[in-house]
Amino acid sequence: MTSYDPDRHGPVRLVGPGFHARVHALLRLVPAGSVTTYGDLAGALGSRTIARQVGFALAALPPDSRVPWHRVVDGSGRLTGAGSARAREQAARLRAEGIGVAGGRVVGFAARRHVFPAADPRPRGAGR
DNA sequence: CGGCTGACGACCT
DNA sequence: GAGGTCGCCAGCC
Repeated sequence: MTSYDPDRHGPVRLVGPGFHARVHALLRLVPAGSVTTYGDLAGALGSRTIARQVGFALAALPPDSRVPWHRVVDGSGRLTGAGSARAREQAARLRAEGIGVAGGRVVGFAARRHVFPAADPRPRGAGR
């Protein structure tokens, strides 16, 4: 009880088989010079509560994937895993696209934040 | 077929 | 501002 039974109530679940590929596809829509966040990707997929799941999805990306994973930063505009080789490469790639990175954080993050087309009209209090 | 891996966000104190 | 807790896993070895 108290547990939602998708087998009875329906696909209430936003995540599911293929969720991973969905994240990758969505991320590929982000143009160079722009950045997005795990939360924004999650929100575009239905709910921000799955932000962590989005992170897991990116973690599973193959090294040769053409998904611009480096354009994904956290909600504060900071690169995750600061200090790690991954974060350093991310910073290098962002700079290569003209995006400044200082202190492990994207310079002018808010202005470079990409906006995904709203797939579902959701009552949002005038943007954060 | 079982077990491990792995990149956040919101809220509370 | 900082620290801790809880919250929809799927994919690969």
